[in-house]
Amino acid sequence: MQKQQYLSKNQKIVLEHVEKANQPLKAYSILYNVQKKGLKAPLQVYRALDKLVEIGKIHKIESRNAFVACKNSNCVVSNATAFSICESCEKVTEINNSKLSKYLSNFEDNSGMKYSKYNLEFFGLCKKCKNK
Amino acid sequence: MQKQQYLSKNQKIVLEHVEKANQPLKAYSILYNVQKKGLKAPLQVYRALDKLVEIGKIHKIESRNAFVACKNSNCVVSNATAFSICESCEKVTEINNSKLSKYLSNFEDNSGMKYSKYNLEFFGLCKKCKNK
DNA sequence: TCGTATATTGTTATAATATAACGTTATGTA
DNA sequence: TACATAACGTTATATTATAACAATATACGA
Repeated sequence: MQKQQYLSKNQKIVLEHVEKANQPLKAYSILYNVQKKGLKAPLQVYRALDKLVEIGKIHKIESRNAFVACKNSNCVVSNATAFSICESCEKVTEINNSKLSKYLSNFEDNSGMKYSKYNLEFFGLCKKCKNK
Repeated sequence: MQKQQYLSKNQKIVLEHVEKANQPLKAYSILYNVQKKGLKAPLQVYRALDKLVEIGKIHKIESRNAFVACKNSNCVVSNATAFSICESCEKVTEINNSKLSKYLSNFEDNSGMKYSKYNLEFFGLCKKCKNK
């Protein structure tokens, strides 16, 4: 069987909802909002999310257990991600910085080991919150 | 009241258990193992973990919902952490690389924003698993 | 177009992770 | 001593995620 070319019904529904949000969403919040579209159970949402994360359409913000649509057309696969997270308003932005991604993709630890994947989360105050 | 100088009873119990493990532990696994020492409820463990994370004695591996003792004497506060995670055997190692930490601590995003804190998780295969 | 493998779906139940809310006890220090 | 903060203990509950099973859909080679 060939690598999946098109998204399935549930995958489309979940992706569209997450893309509309412009901010990370919790799995159960997604569930409540797509129930009108026929997805009834957590697993239907989690399975769609798993697939979408796998193919890079969605990223998981691990420290928040939340999911956000990928804004980076380069993210064919979700294997190199970096986010900035405001600890006050919880705004999350995907960082798209080629120097950073090159640096991390080529990073070797002290033993010379390289990695196929990474996730980086920066925390601080966004501009709005800093000026309050 | 002064900043806490010594660990409380529960904090000591939890820290000792996590330090002995040499690998990340799940909160409920910690709970089961410290029950003989008097900690009966999840909250007692989570509260101790929260404090220990706050003061940098323990780090949370966000992608695994697990907790590991800090091996890095520099980690006075847990505000700049990097880990390597083997996706096969789940071995986790704290990365102690001054170039990396300098690079990330000084990182500015495209808008010139700096961050007070970060967590980086690298994924790959450890040497043992690569050679299988 | 049949057979086979894989992906996806639907469903119920349950596991695993984490916090709310309450009152009490301990500790530091003015 | 009085006050503030930190830690404790306890019960209940919220939140996040997966197991297990059966059915349906899709891709593709023979």
